[in-house]
Amino acid sequence: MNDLQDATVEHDTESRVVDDHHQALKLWLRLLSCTNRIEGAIRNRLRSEFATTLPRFDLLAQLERHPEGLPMGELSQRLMVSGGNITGITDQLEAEGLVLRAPHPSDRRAYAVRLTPAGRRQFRRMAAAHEGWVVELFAGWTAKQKSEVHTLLAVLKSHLGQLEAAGKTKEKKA
Amino acid sequence: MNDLQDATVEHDTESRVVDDHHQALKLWLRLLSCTNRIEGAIRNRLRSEFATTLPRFDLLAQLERHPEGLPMGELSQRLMVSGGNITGITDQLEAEGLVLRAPHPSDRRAYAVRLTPAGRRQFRRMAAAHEGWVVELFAGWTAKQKSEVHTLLAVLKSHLGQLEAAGKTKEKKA
DNA sequence: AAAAATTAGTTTAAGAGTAAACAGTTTGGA
DNA sequence: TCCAAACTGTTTACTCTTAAACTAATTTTT
Repeated sequence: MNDLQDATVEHDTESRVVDDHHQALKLWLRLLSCTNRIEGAIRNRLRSEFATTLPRFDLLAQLERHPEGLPMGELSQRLMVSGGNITGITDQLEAEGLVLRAPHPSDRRAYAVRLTPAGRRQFRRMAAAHEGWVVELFAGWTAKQKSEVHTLLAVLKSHLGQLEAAGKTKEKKA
Repeated sequence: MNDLQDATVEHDTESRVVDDHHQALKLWLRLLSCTNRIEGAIRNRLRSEFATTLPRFDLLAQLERHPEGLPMGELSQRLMVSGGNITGITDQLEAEGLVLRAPHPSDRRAYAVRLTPAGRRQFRRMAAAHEGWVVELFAGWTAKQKSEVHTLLAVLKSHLGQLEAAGKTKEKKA
């Protein structure tokens, strides 16, 4: 199906570097493909079973962990999307009655966005289903394999963090 | 930063199932986070160094492997995006002179979309840089670790394929 | 205390994606 | 043969996302 991944490996004896490059590239393509398929499956099920979207679900998930409410900017950082986007998602959830913009206790510019009781009930129903889907989607791996990949991803994440930090200092110098 | 991942594990002695659910969920969140960061880094570099986008790059990559040209529908399937989207991306690449819509040899409805010589040169420059970025981004893993994850992802991918196939037969029955 | 700079959230304009309707071409059966 | 069905690619209307301009409130400087 995806011939970028099915290409036969050329054993180019003179250059291990080339093989290493192909290794990283093939790994990346396979990782991307798996992640996209899983994400797509979750989006489809959220839409067909709960008539909602992944960003709306993610926003509710953040609020469920913070009953005191979160300001818009905090949600923007946590979901790693723009502020304008949070405004739109919050508008929708507020219209559905799942969320409300309470006044921030000490800053009149900001809100404390909170779950309504209906929002909390609805989120708990969705979260239970969501967890089941994820378990099902990863059922191809044993517990040990899951644990191994989880550990390896922590290593990768920290490496990516280092690269990002290095990139930022370079930007500042430039 | 992401408190969904930093939550302390509760050792609920009465239910291994719950732990297993949390394991899959945490794995998924970490996988998604890593993949998104890598994809973001690649998009940023394609934009800043080559003034292009990931879908345009992907389309060129498909064409480079098929010098005889590919019809629009084939590109749509390979990139897993809608036909209308392929029309737009192809329009842009054609306007940049990297691609052309040649007539299909046996079907007057279809095109054989091909790289122009300039398109091939430009793609090769970008592909070399792209491979370097991927190598750098995955440099946090040893060759052995990369190989292990690559293998595990093949297992996961085949599991996802099975689920998808099962879902489709269920749909047809319904 | 007043002015300047910063911050929180919203609005707006643009890009990129989808699904569904559409027009032209091909194909297969009456 | 010829007509209906299916298929290829495009257009359209809509959604989601971002960056940048904007408004209002807060903090810092002087």
